[in-house]
Amino acid sequence: MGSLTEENYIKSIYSLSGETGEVSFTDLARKLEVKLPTVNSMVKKLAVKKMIVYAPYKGVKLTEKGKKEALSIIRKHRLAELFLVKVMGLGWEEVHDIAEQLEHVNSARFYDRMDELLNFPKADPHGEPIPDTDGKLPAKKRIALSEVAEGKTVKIIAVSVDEKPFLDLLNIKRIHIGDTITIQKREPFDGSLAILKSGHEIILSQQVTERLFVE
Amino acid sequence: MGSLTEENYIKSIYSLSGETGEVSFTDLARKLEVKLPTVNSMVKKLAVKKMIVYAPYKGVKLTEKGKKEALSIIRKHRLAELFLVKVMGLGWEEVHDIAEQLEHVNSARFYDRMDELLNFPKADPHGEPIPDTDGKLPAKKRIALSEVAEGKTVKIIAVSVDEKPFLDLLNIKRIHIGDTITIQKREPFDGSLAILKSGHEIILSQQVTERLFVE
DNA sequence: TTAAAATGTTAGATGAATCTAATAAAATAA
DNA sequence: TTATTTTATTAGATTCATCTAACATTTTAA
Repeated sequence: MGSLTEENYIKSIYSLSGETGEVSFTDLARKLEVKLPTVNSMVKKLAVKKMIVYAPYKGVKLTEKGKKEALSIIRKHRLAELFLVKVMGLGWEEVHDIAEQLEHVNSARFYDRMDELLNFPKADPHGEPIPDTDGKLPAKKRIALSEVAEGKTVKIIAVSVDEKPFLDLLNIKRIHIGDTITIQKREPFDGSLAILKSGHEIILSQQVTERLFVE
Repeated sequence: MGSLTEENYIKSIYSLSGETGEVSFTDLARKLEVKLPTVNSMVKKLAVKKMIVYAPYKGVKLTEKGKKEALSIIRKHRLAELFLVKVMGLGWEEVHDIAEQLEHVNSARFYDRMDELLNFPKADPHGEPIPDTDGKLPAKKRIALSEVAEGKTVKIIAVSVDEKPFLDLLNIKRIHIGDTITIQKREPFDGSLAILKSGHEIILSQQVTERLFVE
């Protein structure tokens, strides 16, 4: 395991990886809130440790070893979030920041015990899948709410960000994981949706519907 | 709050403080496993932050502010230990290292919730008192087992160190917080004690009896 | 009471993670 | 296709926590 900083780089690279797995230095710098040269030197260091592959002026990409490390951190983060909600009774909007700290705790016992107490859960409070000890991720097929056609009825299964402002908004709008909703109308001008949840109409902006996953 | 390193210095100074509150640089260096000049420069830094008072060639001493900080960290450590044992079902000998990490987690919510779930406990699994949010420590009068006269019957209420090798030994000897024992004989040569616990004789070396507190 | 030992201090170096300023390469637009 | 903009790199500085080596002070013991 690397330093706290290294762990954060690995995690950020993982979360920014799209189809190709390539991540740009600029995106990384923005995500980590550091300047470009900082990313540059750190990336070189991670390349020496075989966590990433990298060629000058090309993007950066996790190796298998790097991916495994990322998934181990994500596992700890998501277990911690679920534990904080289910066992400790905290709200889903307030657990992210605590989990950001707990994910760096080095103790297999601590996390295995959490896993046991939670009865080997498949997903965190935001619907995100929890990798197993070997870094395997339960597959999932999910669609953004923004992609669903008018008239359809769907179930909300996940959110794609777990930052407090977003979750606070969902709480206010009374949207939760597991809710079943019907798409009533899509406003062509701004892409906002009018949805129906147990008889009540709720208006959600496109920024919100892009971050809600349904099935 | 200071850096992780600063927190560790404060905590070590607190735990090394005896009657006078003065701590020598040499002791601090040994405890923190760093060299003397390192302690020297860190101590100067902590003095600027008014966490300690210090004059050249004299020992170092926590200010009221420093003591408060120390007690806040100790509160977190002890709550975490108790939580790991009571809620998460870990053994008292394995929780110290995890608590060393958890004590640096910055979240009042996390710790207040623990406190609540544990029903505002007074002591950790090793019998050490848990400071309250204001840094107040429940007073305690306790005697080392090594000081108790032959023939007396006493109750074990605390241990003075919570490192694994020591606790493993206690587990092997079947000594636990809350046990009632009778001092049968003190061996003059090495200070070891023969004690009686529910009919069984147990031999404890002086190194052990000095670290067991009774009432 | 002076010499030796223990303890504390200063100076200067190192590695980690960051920065700014200057420069180079690649991608995009005129 | 050349000029402009975006993206990445290099060089050199800074801060934190640490180190070693040399020196100073205080305590202890001969």
